[in-house]
Amino acid sequence: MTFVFNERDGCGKCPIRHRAICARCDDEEMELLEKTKSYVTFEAGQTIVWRGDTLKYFSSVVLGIASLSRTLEDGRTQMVGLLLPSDFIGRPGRETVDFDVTAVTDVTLCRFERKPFERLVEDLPHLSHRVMEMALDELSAAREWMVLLGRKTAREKIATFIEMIVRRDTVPTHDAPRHVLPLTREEIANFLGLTIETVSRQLSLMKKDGIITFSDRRSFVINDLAALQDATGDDADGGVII
Amino acid sequence: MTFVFNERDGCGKCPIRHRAICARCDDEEMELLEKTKSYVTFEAGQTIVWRGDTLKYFSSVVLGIASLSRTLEDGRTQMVGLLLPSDFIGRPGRETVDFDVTAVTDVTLCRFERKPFERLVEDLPHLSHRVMEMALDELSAAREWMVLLGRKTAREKIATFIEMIVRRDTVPTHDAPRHVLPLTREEIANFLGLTIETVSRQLSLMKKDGIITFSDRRSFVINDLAALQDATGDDADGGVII
DNA sequence: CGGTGTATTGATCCCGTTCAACTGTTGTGG
DNA sequence: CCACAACAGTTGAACGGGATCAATACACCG
Repeated sequence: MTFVFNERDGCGKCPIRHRAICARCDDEEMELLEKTKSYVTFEAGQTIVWRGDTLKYFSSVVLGIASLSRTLEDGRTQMVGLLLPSDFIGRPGRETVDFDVTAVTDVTLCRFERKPFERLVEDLPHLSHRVMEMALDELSAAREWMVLLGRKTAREKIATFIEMIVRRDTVPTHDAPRHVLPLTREEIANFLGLTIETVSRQLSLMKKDGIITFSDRRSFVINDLAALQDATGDDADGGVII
Repeated sequence: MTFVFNERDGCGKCPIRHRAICARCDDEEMELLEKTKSYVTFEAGQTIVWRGDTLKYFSSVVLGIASLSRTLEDGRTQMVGLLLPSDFIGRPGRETVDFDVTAVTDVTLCRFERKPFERLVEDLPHLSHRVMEMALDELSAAREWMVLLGRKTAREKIATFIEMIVRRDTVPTHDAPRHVLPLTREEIANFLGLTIETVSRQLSLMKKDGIITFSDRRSFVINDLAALQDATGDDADGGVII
């Protein structure tokens, strides 16, 4: 059922082939990419790059989830983005990394050396257009999240987060639509600009209100999607985040 | 002293010629842009485009300041970006606008019809690379702002805001470094995720602490830049926002 | 002058934080 | 198999920063 990924397979069998930076590339262009790519994996919790490091590689997330975050001197941490399969790490034309990149789950990256990749971006319009398109989408997503961070209540933040998880849970499992929280309470708190206690309390409230049901602490079922969407604070058409 | 802008002048005399999307373009490319550009102005307070509208034009801000914002159903508003001269409006490859764009001051835009511009982006790599570069910078700026919105205190928010105004006030006026707040208290509040009362109080506190001095309600002088930077909550090297 | 809109200041309230105790789960070693 | 340590998560009680409500000050303009 789950997608089996094998590093030996060519790009043709890659699970993110049609969503990642290479989505628009033709066979000829794929050959160039395939020649220079390599895979690397990180265990959950490992830091992939630190803010301030000079960027050695551009990468796409193939499997797993990574996060972008910034920590203030006194330890307060804000997550500024979740990197899901097909998402891209690196800014062509910029030397350094400006946020910490961390593996949230075990992560597999498809990686390119900086210099050769920047040359490819120059040469392959299909590639650079896709990179730009993805950057613009991320920009919109970041701005949507700014609204959440600046103006939403704790309940609205939690509802928006759950709704986001549900919406992009691309794998519609067998019968009951069961979903998994990919983050710990602490990570959720850092994503939403809250404390773990508030996250825990609000999740308990949504449970008590009958909107969601938890089987264990990580996986849940939606009982009342309308009520959930109502609780996000967005208008009907909704903010489309990522 | 101030830059005199005349719509009749060619792009050669344009005040944003070397910072805007056209920064990298050569003479030949400029000719193509010049042929299709037109200028348009908006008065302070006017809405330039509404969220959801289909985008008819791509534009660069030439003079003045515009804002990007989102308003929730119940009226809560979050500003998600300030558009200063040379900043770009529009997402090549996307049909609709996803945030309200409003003129904060009187604004002059250099404007291109959507279809012809998208064709130019396809054809001129210098143009598309600059657009991508600017999008990536804005993405970083948006993420920096997410840290502010999610984790900073009211005082830190105000200090960061003032510091940003000071840092990018490119016009180092005559003798005393006098700066102008381009936004009303309400706009500052919507930018920082605060209420106008809190903004007012924190500005008064910074005044009482001797960090800044107001001549009138819009213009001020920095007395203690170190203390200001200290109050931002960022580490020494600082977050570079826009 | 008053009128209108913006900004400041004060008093009170409340949501989310903080501090703290407890629960539940998992893994390790005797 | 149990003891217990280590850690993630939940729940409670009290606090406090920023919001809310309200009154006042200030600037601009007729």
